[in-house]
Amino acid sequence: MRSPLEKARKNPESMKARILTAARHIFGEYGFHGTTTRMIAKEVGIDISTLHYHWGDKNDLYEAVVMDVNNDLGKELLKVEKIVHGSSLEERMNISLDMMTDYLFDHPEISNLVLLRYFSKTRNEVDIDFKVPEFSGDIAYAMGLAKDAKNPSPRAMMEVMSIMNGMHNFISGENYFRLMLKLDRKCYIDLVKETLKFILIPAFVLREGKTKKEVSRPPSKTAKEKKKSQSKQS
Amino acid sequence: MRSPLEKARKNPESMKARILTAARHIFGEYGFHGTTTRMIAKEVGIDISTLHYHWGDKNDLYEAVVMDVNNDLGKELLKVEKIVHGSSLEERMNISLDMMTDYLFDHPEISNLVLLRYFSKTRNEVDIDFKVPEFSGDIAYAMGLAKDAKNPSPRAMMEVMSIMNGMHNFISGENYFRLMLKLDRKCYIDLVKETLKFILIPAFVLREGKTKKEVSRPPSKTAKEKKKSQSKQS
DNA sequence: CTTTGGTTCCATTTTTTGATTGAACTGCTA
DNA sequence: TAGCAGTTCAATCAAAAAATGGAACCAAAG
Repeated sequence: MRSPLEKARKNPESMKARILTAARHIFGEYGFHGTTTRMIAKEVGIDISTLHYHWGDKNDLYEAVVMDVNNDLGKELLKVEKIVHGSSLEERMNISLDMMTDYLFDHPEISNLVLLRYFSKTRNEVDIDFKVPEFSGDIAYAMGLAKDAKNPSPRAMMEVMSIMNGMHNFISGENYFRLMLKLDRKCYIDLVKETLKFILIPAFVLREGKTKKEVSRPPSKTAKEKKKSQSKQS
Repeated sequence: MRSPLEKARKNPESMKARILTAARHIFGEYGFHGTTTRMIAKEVGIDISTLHYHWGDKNDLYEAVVMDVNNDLGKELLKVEKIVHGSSLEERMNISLDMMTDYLFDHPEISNLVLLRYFSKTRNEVDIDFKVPEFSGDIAYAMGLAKDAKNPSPRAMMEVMSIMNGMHNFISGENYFRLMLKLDRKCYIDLVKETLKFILIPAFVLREGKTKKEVSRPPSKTAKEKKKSQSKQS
């Protein structure tokens, strides 16, 4: 509890926290350059100078927003991992995709801001990226794609990013895609979940099955035999 | 050959075309609000007023850029479809992913601009979207996911968008992801292709196999038999 | 009651940005 | 050669946007 960010989040009613929340939404919707400090101040119902008093200049506020959003995302990922830990890969993916999709649809600014950071540049060289923690390594570890969360292979990282981006895309692009498909929100959310599961799960489950099969007979077998062949491989 | 856009593209050396090209790159990198007309003019090496003389105001130029990029994307998709037409689904996906990935890596502004349009709003209500053709329906048809390119099911559309976005993500995010993974460009491109194929192909091929199996024997078969059962389904 | 620190707003400054104007230059044609 | 259409640029304007300074307000401490 030291940074101004944590301080602001401690009391969500505080002016500092209210500004941060409004900034999250507006930066998420319009991006850094598409957002003016006036828009944020107006959303909160305060004067611009109050905003500057609390958060310094626009860059500082943006930086705080990115960190804040990343914190929340990290917390949620940890929560999900606790729940699915121990289940089979297919089960883990099913539950994780459900939970994360629900969470992100409740907080679409998170997806918006994550993607904007990947895909769009800022004119100022605000290189805050090195301060923002990356979770892909941890997810790769949790999925069994990496022996060590700190040293995941590029391939494992890419696979994890495919999953995360798959979610972010449909959540961040809701306005665009949902209008195109003419669906109401609930239908859209369900369809996103189904599509993500349809696309993502087979690849991973199939590969897991293959590495297992390599050292055993093709047909189904007893649990004991499975365990043996599993320990044999790798 | 009537619109100012087509006119400009006819002669790529013309000032109008040079401005359009520069605008593609800069709008793609920084987004609409992150780009200033001065940045574009400077890139071309001309005065701002020359830019306005040729393209009107910033909105008009942006609109032209979006249309231009979309034209190019449509042309390339058509080219790829011509080549892979008739092959098996797995073969089609393999080749299409290879070709489209190569093409987009050569023209990353396309991916940039497509994604920015999905994920980021513009302050002005420049509703150009209704003018911009959507290819997802045609791809769905070409993949056999829809009986009619004009009336694809939402589910088919979502599946196609998963594929397209999967590509766009890694191309548009190259700077970010490649720096993170510390790979040179060639390695990164290869890894993108492998990852996309690994993630995307199994889901579709598996489903196709399932619907096929319903009307034929499970084990592998000769190419002749395969062809027969292929024509039987659908 | 007075002081003090923290907070907010109003008014203003400075910088950036989009857009226009008019002069100058070009090559072509009558 | 004079005239003209098409282009380009320097200079400038007007609006938007970031940021600041100082007055006013308020609640708690002395």
